[in-house]
This record gives sequence, C-alpha cells and structure tokens, in this order.
Amino acid sequence: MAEPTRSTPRRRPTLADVAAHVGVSTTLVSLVMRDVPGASPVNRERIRRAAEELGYHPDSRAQLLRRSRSRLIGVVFRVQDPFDGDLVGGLYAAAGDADYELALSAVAPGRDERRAVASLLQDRCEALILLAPHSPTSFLAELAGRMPIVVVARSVRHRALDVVRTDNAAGLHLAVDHLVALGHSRAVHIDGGRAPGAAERRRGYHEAVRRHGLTVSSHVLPGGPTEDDGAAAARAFLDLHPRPTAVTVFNDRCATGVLDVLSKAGVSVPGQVSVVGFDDSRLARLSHVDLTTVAQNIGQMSHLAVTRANDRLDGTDVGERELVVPPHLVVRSTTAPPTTTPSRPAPTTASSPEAVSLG
Amino acid sequence: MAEPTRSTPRRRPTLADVAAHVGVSTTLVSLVMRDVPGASPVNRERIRRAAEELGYHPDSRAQLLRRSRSRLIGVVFRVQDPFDGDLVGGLYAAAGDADYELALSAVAPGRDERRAVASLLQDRCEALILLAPHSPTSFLAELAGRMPIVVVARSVRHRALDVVRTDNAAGLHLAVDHLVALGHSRAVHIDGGRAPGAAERRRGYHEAVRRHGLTVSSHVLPGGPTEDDGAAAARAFLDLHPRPTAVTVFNDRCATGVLDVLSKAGVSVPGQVSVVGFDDSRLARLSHVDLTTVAQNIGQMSHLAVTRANDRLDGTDVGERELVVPPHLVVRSTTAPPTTTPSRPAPTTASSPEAVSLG
DNA sequence: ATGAAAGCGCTAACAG
DNA sequence: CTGTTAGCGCTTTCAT
Repeated sequence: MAEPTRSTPRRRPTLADVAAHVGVSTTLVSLVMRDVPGASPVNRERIRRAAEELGYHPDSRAQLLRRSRSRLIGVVFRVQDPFDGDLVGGLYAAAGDADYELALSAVAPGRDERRAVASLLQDRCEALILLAPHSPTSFLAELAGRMPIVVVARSVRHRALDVVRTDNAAGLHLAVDHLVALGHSRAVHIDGGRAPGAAERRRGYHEAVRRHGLTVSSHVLPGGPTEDDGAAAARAFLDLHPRPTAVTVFNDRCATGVLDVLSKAGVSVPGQVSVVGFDDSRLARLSHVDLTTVAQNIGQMSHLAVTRANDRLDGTDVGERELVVPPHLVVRSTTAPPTTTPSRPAPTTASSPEAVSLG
Repeated sequence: MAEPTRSTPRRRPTLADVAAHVGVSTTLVSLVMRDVPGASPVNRERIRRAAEELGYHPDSRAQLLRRSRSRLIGVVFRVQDPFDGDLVGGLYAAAGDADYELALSAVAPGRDERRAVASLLQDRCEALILLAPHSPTSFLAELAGRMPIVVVARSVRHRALDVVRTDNAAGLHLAVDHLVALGHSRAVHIDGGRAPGAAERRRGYHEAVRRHGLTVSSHVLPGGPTEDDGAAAARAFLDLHPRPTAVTVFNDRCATGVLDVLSKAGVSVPGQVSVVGFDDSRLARLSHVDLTTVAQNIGQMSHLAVTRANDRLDGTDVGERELVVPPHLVVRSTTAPPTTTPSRPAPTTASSPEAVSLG
C-alpha cells in the first residue's frame, strides 16, 4: 500500500538523478530535455521515459541562472481590471509564439506598481511590459535605463519608452460617424476624467462632432472609468435640455453605469437614447447588455508589445517608439436611429443655422 | 551628455560587483542585502550606498537556487475572474506576513490549468494554491504527491488535499433568514448550475426554506455563474405565478443579470422584488447596484490558505483538511419588506398551514 | 554521439 | 566582524 498522504514529499529529482537512473551523463539528459539534436534515438527515448517516471521537471531557476539569456518578459497588470485580464491572455499567446516566458506581477490593493516592478527586477526579466501604468514618467524612464520597457494602453512620450496603444481619437470618430449615419444630431460625450486615454477620446469626440458640423452637440459630461462614474453622469444627462439622442461613453464599464440609470429612469435604449461604449470588454458582450462599442484590438496590441520587447532585446533597429493600433466599431443593440424628429435648436443655446449636417 | 536612449543596457551588477566597488567580500555584501546581523554599521552603510549607486538588485534565481528553501508559493488563478482577483490581493498580503513570495500563473483562454501548474512546477514553488480549479480530482491528487496543495473555493474531498472554502450553505441560511425576517414568504433561488459551490448553496436554500416552514417557496430556477445566466433566469422568473417577492441568487454576477432584466421589465427592486446575491464582489458594491449579498471572507480565506501551506511545509500537524469559513450578510438596498400583503397560500400547492414563520 | 569540467550569482559552512 | 571555500541544478565549452 502506498502512502499518498505522506506529508513530507521527497526531494524533487534533478538532472543528475535522471542521468544516474539511465546510466548516462547529465549533459545528455540536458540535451534531450531541451529537445536539441545530439542524442541517439535510443537514449533519447530511455531518458524521456526515466524523466517521466521520476516526475522530473527542469528547474527553471537553475536554467535561467546558467543561460546567457533568460527569455523572460515581466508583465505588470492590475489584477482587478478586466481589460488587463484580456491583455494578459493575449500576451501569453504572443510570448509563446516568440519563445518567451512571462513573469506576472500584480498590482493590487496594498501592492503598488513599484513593488510589482521590483519583484520582476529580481526575477531576471529581460524586458518589462506595463499595462496601463500610472507611475510617473520619471520612474518609467529610469527603468528604461536598465532594460527595455513597453508601456501598453497609456500614452507616455519619452524617447526611452516604447508605447503600444489604441488610436483613441479614431475610436471616437468611428462612434460619432456611426451615430451621425443613423441620423443623430444631438450627442454628448461622457468622459473619463483623468483616466489614461480619456483626453484623447474627448478630443476625438470634439473633432468628429466639428467635422460633421454638429453644433449644439459639443457637450461633454464629466465622468470617469467606473460604473459609478457612469451612473452619476447619467443622472446629469437626464437633466439635460433638450436631451441629446445619443451618447458616447469613455469606456464600457462607465457605459454600463449609464445604461443602468437610464433603464431605471424608464428611458429606453436605443429607443430614446443611443449609447456607444469603448473597449469591447466582456461586459459589452453580455447578451443583456449587448453594447455597441469601439473595440480595441487586443490580439494585435499584445503581439506588438511582445514583438517590440523582442526587437529591443535583439537590438533590431525599430522606427517609431509609439505604436498606434486602429480600433474598430462593433455595432450591437444599443444604437438605432433617433425616433423623435430632432427638435428645432433652442434659440437660447444655438447660434448656427446648420444644426445638422449628415457628414 | 548622457545617452539615455542607449538600446543595450549594461550587464546587471552582481554581488561581486558591489563587493569590488566597496572593497569587501561578497559574503559581507550578501549579509547586508539580506538585512541579517553580522556587519559593522560602517560597512553596512557603505555597501548600501554602493548597491544603490550601481542599481544592484539581488538575483532571485540565484538566491533560490542556493537556498535550501525557496519560500515561494505558486498561485493558479483565472485572470478574468473578479473574485480570483480579490483573492490574489489577499494572498499577497498573507504571503508577505508569513515571509513567502508568490509566483502567479494565470489560467486564460488558450492556457489551461495544466499549463499554469506546469510552469509553477518549474519555478521551484514549495506549495501550490489553486483558486477554484476545475481540474479533475485525480490530477490534483497526483500533484499533492509532489507538494502541498491548497484548493480554494472548491470543495474537493481527498485525503491529500487541503481545502479552504466558504460555508456556502450557511450563506444561504443567512440570506433566507434575512428575507423571512423582512416578512417574505414566497421566495425562489436562482442556482449556479454546475459551478463550484452551486450545489451547496442550493442545499442551503432548501434547508433554510424548510426550517422556516415556507412551503410554496422551494422553487429553484436554473441559472449559472454569469450575468447572461442571470438574465435568462430572470425572464423565467417573470413568468412565475404567483410571482415570488424575494429571490436569492447564486452569485453577484448572476444577480446583476437578474437586476438588469427586472429593471428593464419595469419591476422595481426592492419595491416588488427583493434580491440577494453572493460574493460581495466589487459589482455588488457599485453605488447604482448596491446589492444585498452574502460576503465571503476573502481576507481570512487568503490567510488560511497561506497558513495551511506553511503548516504543511513545516510539517506542523494540522487537523482538518477542509477549512470552512463562515460568510456574513451585507444588507444593502436590494432587499426590503414585501409591499403587497403576501397572498394566501394557493390551495393547489400548499399543504402546510404555517406558511410563514419568522424564524 | 557522449562525457568531463567549469561556472552562472548567490548563500552556508567554516575559518580567522 | 570579515573572508575563504564549496556547491545549489543547470548549460556550455571542449574533449573524446
């Protein structure tokens, strides 16, 4: 009878154990475990079998210590953020393709970015990918003096930092174009406050609105990145007069808060108001939310981030430090043509006669 | 002029570099860096300064390789799950207190639990904490033959596995007690299907309902762990006749879906229907959701998981393999007394005269 | 195709 | 208080 409840597991087997078990040198075992040529098929097979039997797993610490390169990329992410979660998924895939391992370090309550980075520094990562970091640029720049740093989803302008981000302004162009094409002429943007990307999205909204000659529509309601921010903004929205028929929102989380308040207030979406989000997060895809939204290309962003880190490590000469990825619009069920004919521009507010121009 | 854009960062400094820079032995530097006694204040200071100046960070791979113990605990978590996110936060805190480091390995689309575990196995973790794993028990048991395994938030019964979980049944007792105290007598439970914990919560609901002598109320509507599941269940709920005045839901995500559909259907919460969730996730705390819910004690669960791993590693004799943590009720704004007087028990269904007993 | 030996950066004896 | 030495488990020359 075996003793499966043994509380002191035996020492983990080493290369030498496997070698001794088969009766060959550690060198040979090393070759086989790494799948590199230089061992006879016979030995290869015997060694494989022995490793399996002993439950041998190579010790990555020792490997890393010995190898010239660690092929390890550190990733700092916010353990609570769904968008970061998606990105991490993409990064795993991209890293695998480029033959890198990932070391994850979370930012959580009680664990700030500095700590997350410090732990990665000790792990011998060759480069760092930081997801939407909020550390001061000076800190990021200092880091970049040590190793390649790729910042994702935050726009930092520094000659030593690589950035991969979505073209936020373009995203709002898409959103506004869509609304205008549906026939909307009175829109409002609920912004993201000081959140990363908020300024660009706000700017994109203004540009698009101006381009279409919408006049009264340039309202921006203060919002923020969270559901609560959206809920608060929606309450302000309900007081607007005349009430816009369309609203673009900083991100999906915020949009969710907006939708909830509208729903509770008896305002139908998209019947009375059309809503467009940003991110195409899991949230937006939920069947009962089914939010029209601007999708960030997570796969491509992940791929670019890893590739850029790799290029830096290889010393490949890359051009731009900033990689801007175009988003695309995902039309779902929160947008539709406005039902009421747009009321005439209130004489109190509007000065321009061409209130609606369909682009 | 410095060259801050230098694309080939210099080799990272080693203990020997620092030692040479100060003119002492590596041993002394090692002592100082680890904050252990045995160096003169003068040298201590000089070494600290030199390390800082050179930007020295100890190489954790080498440390781990040399030390007898790694004091590293591996954590497998679902990168998408908000509850796992909370737990990871708690685990960092608990690990810090017990002087352990955490190695994170994510389960993501394209990266299953086996891979997540395999990578941890190579990292020389001494023990593994698995958050709500879905691997077969046989796999977990096999793992437990190698090293201590602590399973969190899933009930696995195996003599080699430690489990830390919430008392799910007790949670539903709390929920039902609360509803009954408010005066409800017709309730329904939207369950979690095959999700971990769902069966226990369902059982807890039934027990509580029976204990209170509620008769008609034993309905259970099929649901699931996601918002979509909740939305679907809510649509079924709306068709119920007579409509229950209270509903307990498998978890907060599912409850969110329920709330949304009710809201869109013009059913007021808590006016016409009271809703209780489970988890006390961030979702529940959002001001516009403000969900009454059963809170899992994340801090304690994290603490227990780390402590248990530690005890196993120390060979401390621990009793129970299963640690069951009591939840508590957080009353927010989705529960209130029923407004309509409970309709008399329909003679067709009810046989018991004491339809409502207030505990 | 295979093996012997050196050494990655660090810590743990053991001297002094 | 400080230095010397050995070796953690592995990969890498360099032999054979």
